[in-house]
Amino acid sequence: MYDLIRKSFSSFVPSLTNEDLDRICLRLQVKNYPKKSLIIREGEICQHVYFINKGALRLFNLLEGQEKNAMYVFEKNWISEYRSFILQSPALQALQAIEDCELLLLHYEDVQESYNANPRFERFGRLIAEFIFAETVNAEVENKLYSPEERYLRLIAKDSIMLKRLTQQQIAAYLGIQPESLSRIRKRLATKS
Amino acid sequence: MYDLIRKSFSSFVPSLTNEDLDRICLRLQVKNYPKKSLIIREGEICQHVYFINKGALRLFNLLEGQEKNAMYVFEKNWISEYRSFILQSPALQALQAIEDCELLLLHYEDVQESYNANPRFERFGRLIAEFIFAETVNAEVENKLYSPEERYLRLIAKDSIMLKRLTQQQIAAYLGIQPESLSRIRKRLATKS
DNA sequence: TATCTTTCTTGTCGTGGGTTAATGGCTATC
DNA sequence: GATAGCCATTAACCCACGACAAGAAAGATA
Repeated sequence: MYDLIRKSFSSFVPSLTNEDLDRICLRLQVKNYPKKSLIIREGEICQHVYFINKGALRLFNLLEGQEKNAMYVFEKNWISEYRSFILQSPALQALQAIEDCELLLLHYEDVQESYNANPRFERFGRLIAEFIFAETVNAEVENKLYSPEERYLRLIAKDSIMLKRLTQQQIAAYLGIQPESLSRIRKRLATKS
Repeated sequence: MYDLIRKSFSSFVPSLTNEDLDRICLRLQVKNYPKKSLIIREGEICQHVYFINKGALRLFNLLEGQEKNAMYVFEKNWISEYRSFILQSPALQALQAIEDCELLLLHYEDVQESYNANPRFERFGRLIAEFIFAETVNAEVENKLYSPEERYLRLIAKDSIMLKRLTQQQIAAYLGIQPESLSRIRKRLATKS
């Protein structure tokens, strides 16, 4: 149950002891979410960070009924509406299970207490904030530098997990375009080669 | 000289003592950069974080001679190609002075040593990573949800400093469009009202 | 004031993505 | 097997932005 999350902690901060890990695991809450359930709604204040033991989730915006700005995260990773979590301000994005999920929840208060109690967790907090910042910048640069067609090609070139487990609609949302446009791009590429 | 940066440190971590601040100020290097000088080039590994005592800078990508993905930062703030800094990997973005600047430099090694030596600095590191992450997400959501015209209107509505100190070209780069397109948007808006 | 340079605007054209609507395929459920 | 619902594709039309070029305006320098 706590195997994957312990490995994740240790990979960020090798100096964490077994006792440190035991202590944090005591705080964890296990929850199962069926496919399609909304875990965080826009406007709510996000109270947890989630470790994904099993399943897949997406983080997205809703604007006038349209889903935009989608990001997908799979098992063995952390996910949250982290901006809302750290600022304790209303969420700009919603979090939804796109497969049946088993998640480990860590509450805001417990996280803050861990930071205060143990500098090694403070370091974990810094490293994970740095890590997701770097990931966010990668995605931002990717989106700004390349056209949707180029982004699709680059996605094909490297990230097979997303292609396998997501529908075309979800891939289109990830690329920031409509499903119809993705269809056109796919057709364009098919006839080119 | 160190007045602004001490305030900045303290606003992030009030528990920092005067001695803490003295110690970190000893590590600072002061540097002046004339307008247009390149402080970090794409591909370099970024070795410093910069506090802006005076002036303004931009962080941007170059793609086939075109400047894209521009971000501007003014005095009293921190700036760096932070992704390169934390990963110690080649910079994806370049950093350039757009006005004459006086910067305070903090070297990577000194930052890491401060983290190790003092949990209060580790906390500063976490908070600033969280802060710039939140800012990055704000910008990302803004860019994905709104059209260039809407983004320009929103920029007018709130951020007068950018409108006053930046040229149209720079504003266009910030909005992610060509200067000609910004001109057309401005004309469209002028005739509408 | 005159000259040079940079910035901003305007025009024309082509293109890729948004929008809407229609179609066929696939799956689930009864 | 019939129905309904969701998904992917295709077609037609529109439009904002990019590319290129030329002209107007504003600043800088002497």
